[in-house]
Amino acid sequence: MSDHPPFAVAVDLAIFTIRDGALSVLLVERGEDPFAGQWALPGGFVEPDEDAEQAAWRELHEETGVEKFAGYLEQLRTYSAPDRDPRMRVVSVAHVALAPDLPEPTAGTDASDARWWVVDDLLSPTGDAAEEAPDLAFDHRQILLDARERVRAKLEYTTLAVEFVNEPFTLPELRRVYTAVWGKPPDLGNFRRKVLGTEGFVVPTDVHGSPTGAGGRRALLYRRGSATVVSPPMVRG
Amino acid sequence: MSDHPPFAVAVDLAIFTIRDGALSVLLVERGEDPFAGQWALPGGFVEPDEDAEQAAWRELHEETGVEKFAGYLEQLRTYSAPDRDPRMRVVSVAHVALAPDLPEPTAGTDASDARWWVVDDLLSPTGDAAEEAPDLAFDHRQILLDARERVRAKLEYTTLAVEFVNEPFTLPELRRVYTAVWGKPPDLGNFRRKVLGTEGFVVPTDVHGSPTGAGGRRALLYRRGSATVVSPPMVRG
DNA sequence: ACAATAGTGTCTTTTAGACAGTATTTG
DNA sequence: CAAATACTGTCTAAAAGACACTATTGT
Repeated sequence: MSDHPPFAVAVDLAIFTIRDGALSVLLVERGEDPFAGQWALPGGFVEPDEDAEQAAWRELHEETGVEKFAGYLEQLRTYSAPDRDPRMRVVSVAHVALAPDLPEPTAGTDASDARWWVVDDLLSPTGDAAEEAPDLAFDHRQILLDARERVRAKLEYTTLAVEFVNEPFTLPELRRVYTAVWGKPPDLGNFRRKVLGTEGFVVPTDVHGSPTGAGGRRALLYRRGSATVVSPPMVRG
Repeated sequence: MSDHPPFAVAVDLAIFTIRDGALSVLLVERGEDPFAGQWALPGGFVEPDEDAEQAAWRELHEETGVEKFAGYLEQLRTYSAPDRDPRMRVVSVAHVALAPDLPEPTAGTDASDARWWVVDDLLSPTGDAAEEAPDLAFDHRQILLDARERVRAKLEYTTLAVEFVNEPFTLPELRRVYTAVWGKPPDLGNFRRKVLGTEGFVVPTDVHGSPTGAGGRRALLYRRGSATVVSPPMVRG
């Protein structure tokens, strides 16, 4: 039977946010081999005294430079192809994080640069974007594909979209989250009916926001509710 | 920054089947420390030349004693608490497998015994069952809880139930799968409407089965279709 | 004939889809 | 007032929930 050969265990993070109406992900430019100079998902090795989730939170704070990261983190899945890292045997426990619009990140210690990328530009670039779009290091393109699908699916049957907006927020803001993640806007009236009809999805305040552009009614502000599931689910157009 | 301390990487399997109308899971009695004599999910270490999924398939064949295991396997999630194995640092990539009723297993090399258990007897024992129900080794109770929830959820929005029955099968048989997994039978008429109304869920043959008990109409036999998703989902009572 | 199992039909209620309309604010 | 944005209402179609009814087989 088995001995138990040594592996390194890493975490990788797909940190999503909505920037300028587009689903965006944080990438770091690698400063060291392997894949030096290439763009990759942020990540790092799990330390002896922590589990994968703690390691992911630690990396999240380091990479985003935010002390109290006020977002959402969940495990995605584990990637373990024997040749996924040319140095040695590394299995990576990938995670998905969602956050409201964050500042431009500061480069971490082992990254020469870090910035937000529009996810669609990375995964299905068209036109000008195709020029700029880098190949991702390791199997990170696959991880990013899986992570995007996880987020798309979870917006259907959970209230997770609220993790993308700062409190308080308006319903048009929340609707723009769905628009960015799904690629097309859900019907206005039906969207409001579903969100407001799902107990605990959002909690109304009695305060109205400021107009977003030139002219327009001021939207009512809401806070996140305690509900986590949407049943029956919203469906993608 | 990080060095990369050595870990062992294991896979654990929650192998489910329906036996006598109850959702059941395969456990092995451990022959060695740690937890010698206690019951655990089958599993083993990942070898240097394979990924976690290959290791899971290998264990599946070894533990069930079935050459061509004709079932379904998917990754569940990874468990990585630093103290989950008292010997050393082991992270486990847990998997869920579904199979039609299998024969009583033969004990593997490192297991002193192996048998099927009714899942509810393990997770929420009542009456006589409470006497027999063993504590599970490691964090396997939590893994089993998560695995059961995954299966319950996936029956709602996928056609996965067909993985629990041998071809050809009848609709009453398929309905008993839902009954076992969800704890109560879906409404007969509505269940048939949903299954038959979902294109590619099942494919009718023109053959009828044999009566199940004493008397009763003979049910039409079906085969698995090519559909994988059910939209909108079925909902648990 | 009767019990047991398989299968059909139908009425009501809920929800989504589509889309037209009204309200409030700024320039 | 016109343009822009926020919000409401309504008609239709699809689906689920509940449940009664018919069909076929063995004893």
